[in-house]
Amino acid sequence: MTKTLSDRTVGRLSLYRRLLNNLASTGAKYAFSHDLAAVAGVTAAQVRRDVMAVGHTGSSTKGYDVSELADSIGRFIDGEQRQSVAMVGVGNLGRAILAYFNGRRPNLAIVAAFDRDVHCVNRVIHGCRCHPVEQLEEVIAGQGIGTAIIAVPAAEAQAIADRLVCGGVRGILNFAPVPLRVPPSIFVQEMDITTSLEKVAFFARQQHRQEEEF
Amino acid sequence: MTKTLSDRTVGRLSLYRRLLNNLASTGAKYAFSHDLAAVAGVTAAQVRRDVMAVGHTGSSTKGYDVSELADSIGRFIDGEQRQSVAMVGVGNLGRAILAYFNGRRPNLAIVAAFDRDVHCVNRVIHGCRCHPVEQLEEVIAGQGIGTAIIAVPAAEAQAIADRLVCGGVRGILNFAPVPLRVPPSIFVQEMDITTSLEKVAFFARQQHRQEEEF
DNA sequence: GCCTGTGAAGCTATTCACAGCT
DNA sequence: AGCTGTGAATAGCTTCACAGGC
Repeated sequence: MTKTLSDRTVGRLSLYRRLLNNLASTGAKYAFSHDLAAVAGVTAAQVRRDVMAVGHTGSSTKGYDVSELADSIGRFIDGEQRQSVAMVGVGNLGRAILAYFNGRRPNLAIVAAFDRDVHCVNRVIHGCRCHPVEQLEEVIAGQGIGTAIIAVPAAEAQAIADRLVCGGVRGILNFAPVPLRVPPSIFVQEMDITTSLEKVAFFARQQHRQEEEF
Repeated sequence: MTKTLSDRTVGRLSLYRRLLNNLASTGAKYAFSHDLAAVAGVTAAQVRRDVMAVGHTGSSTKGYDVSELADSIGRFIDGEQRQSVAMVGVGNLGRAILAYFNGRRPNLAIVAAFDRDVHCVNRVIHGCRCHPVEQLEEVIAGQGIGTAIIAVPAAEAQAIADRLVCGGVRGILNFAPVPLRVPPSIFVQEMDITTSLEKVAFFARQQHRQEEEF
């Protein structure tokens, strides 16, 4: 029964929800597909397709009810119960993410952090308890954590990923600049900042060249 | 003449280069497409296609010469001269990225940072001079910066993007959780951590459900 | 025999375009 | 008149499969 939804679609739905909440806070009650498309930077047809996927249906006169659609998407993406996330690596980047996420989403919380460094361990950092990395499997299994963020140096990332999978994690957000090798049932989202920056620099240069040609 | 390369391909090439450098440092002299594919987490055919795009050609007996291919990719992605990058927003995330990038790539350097906060301004942070955000256009134009990273709160991101484009930036890496509206000639790479995490949590849950069904 | 380079096929994602509704 | 929901068309990306080389 679980309709398998594409990676891209889920990403956009998450974005739509946030944008709908923004709209709601400006007092907007209804939005047309092209309104949402404009703020999301996609086409109206894309929005309608994506909304179709969550089974929500709008009205042809007023468009989508902003808060209803946000709720539909929320139920669809978040599910009913709260999900717990672990953060592995509490360096600059790990801390930045903890600071940002601290109590932002009601259904998704980073509840445990792990680090090797004795300066972090057993302290509470941005509202999140930091455990020694030795206890990784134990804490993850104990708290029923299914999602993890890897923010450790490249050399350690694969070993951490293996241990996370052992502990029962099924989704990983990887900031380390190496691709992870995990069983196919595990979902990995690579967030490779180096690659992204090189890509942006490449296209910036490309664009520059093109302008010079005319 | 400039063959237009897809976003995806450029990203993978950047990754291949890094992996080739890793291989080189382990002493490997040659690598087959399937070797590179294995570490990159893609298929061998994909690697060959991507390598084709840079115009490099390997040998059918030994595969690709590791350092030659890395160089070819480097020339292709980086171009000949050094590219300068600006960082806008020196909060937790901006600082983390500065710390990470500090002198890592020879042809790509974050040379200027900007912030509103008087605690940052006119200091050198992780090797990067921090200017008051008022001087954004001036410094960017003056230093010929074509690429920028946005790491400011959502509410300020669009205004910063507009100013960057005015100043002559043609590529933006955006960490703010709102899509940017820029002219079509400007390349934007969205790095939306919230969306990515929600996506991972979604598929982790999905997987969980599937396992329960049997 | 096993490799690369590549045309062709296959697949996925996006957009078009229009029926149906209000 | 202008919207949504959606089959059909298109565009873009990846894999197949094999010719040609060592």
